[in-house]
Amino acid sequence: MPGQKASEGARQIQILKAAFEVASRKGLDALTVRLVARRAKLSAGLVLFHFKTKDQLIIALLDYVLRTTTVLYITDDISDIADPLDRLLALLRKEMNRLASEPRLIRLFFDFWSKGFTHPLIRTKMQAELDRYREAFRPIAHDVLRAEPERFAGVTPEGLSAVAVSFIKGCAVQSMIDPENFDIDEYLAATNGLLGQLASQPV
Amino acid sequence: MPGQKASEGARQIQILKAAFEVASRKGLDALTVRLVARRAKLSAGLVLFHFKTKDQLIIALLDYVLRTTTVLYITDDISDIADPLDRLLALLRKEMNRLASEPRLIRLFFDFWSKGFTHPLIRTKMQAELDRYREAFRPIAHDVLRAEPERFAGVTPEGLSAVAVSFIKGCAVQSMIDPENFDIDEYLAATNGLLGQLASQPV
DNA sequence: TTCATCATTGAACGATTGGTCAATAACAAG
DNA sequence: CTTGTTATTGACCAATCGTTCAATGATGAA
Repeated sequence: MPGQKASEGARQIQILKAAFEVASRKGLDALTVRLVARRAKLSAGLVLFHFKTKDQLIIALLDYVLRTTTVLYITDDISDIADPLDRLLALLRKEMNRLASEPRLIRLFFDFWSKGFTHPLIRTKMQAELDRYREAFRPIAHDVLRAEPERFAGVTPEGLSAVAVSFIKGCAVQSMIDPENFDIDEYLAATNGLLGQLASQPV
Repeated sequence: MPGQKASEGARQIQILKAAFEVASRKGLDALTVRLVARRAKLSAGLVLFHFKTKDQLIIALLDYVLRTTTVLYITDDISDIADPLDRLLALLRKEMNRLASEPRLIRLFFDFWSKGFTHPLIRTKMQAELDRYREAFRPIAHDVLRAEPERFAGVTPEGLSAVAVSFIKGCAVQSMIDPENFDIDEYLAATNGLLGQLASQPV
């Protein structure tokens, strides 16, 4: 005895949101067609009616997360900072704050990352996402290198961007397992030292 | 019709090695009692005879990996480097090389890391392991700060160690998903720039 | 040799999984 | 209203999961 029908596309989004809730709370391996259906208050058959297979549901969830999540949004208060090095530091702080405040999202990202090891399509998508993220750092990295060419001799904008992303990913790993004791200021103080920049630049 | 018996403890190690092969290749979620047993050329019942439950087997595998893997081994050629900053860079390079050359191990670590999100015991053990790793960086970080106190004003050895570990973890994430295109020299060149150290110090 | 111990096996069980499908009701078009 | 399309459901299936257990034989002690 079928229930009410939903308008086009609305049901898919409803299912994807339920899938996100399940996956981000219990982990990707614990994601079950029946669990997603129960969370969305639908039958399991309907989930597989809209997404042919569980694998396609997971791929759709990945696309949904990547589409929904802000990749790198450089606000005015950051782009207004005159000194390039200060700007990069402010951006790092902002990103670290953002990631540390969304541990469940981070967890889901790393779940997909790990799954990409054996799932080629997931790996490709995650890799592309990482490339986009790194690319967003490029302009600021470029400014930093142009401002102080002698210090960063031999360093390319790509290389500096990669290091910045790598640092943020490391912080994300830390914040994922231990969000309470994750001290952003401690990290940034040391980063300031590495960058030879003593003044703290609050956001 | 039982097969041959094994000496005390030997069978456990045999099973743990098989579990490592399975988990590092297919992922922790794909680890199955039957898969481990087949890899070890034993019956599934025997695996559960030695490790009461699958959960205990996973915990034992985590202990085995943490016990087997080198945490941080500072060789003489590194401790002989006079300049503390050069020493830290050389250590970073060595660690990045090591991690990049063992992508399967890294993948298993991140699997456990992700599982720790919902598994308290795993989380505790992983956290302790990370603390040990960071602690191993402390002496060198301390030397760096003492050598150039004015540059790293306000930076504690703990903070600098945390940043170093964070950077390595970020590199590990990168090398895990894309081991072929992972360019260690590019990372180190940029790190050199960040540290204001232009001379490359090969290991 | 005899015997008790116990590591080992293979078959089984109940639960859960992803996936299929016939039946049915909600809805749009006519 | 009638009709055709299709979204929706619940029952079902085969496979696989972790786990249990009776049967059995290898092993060491006496």
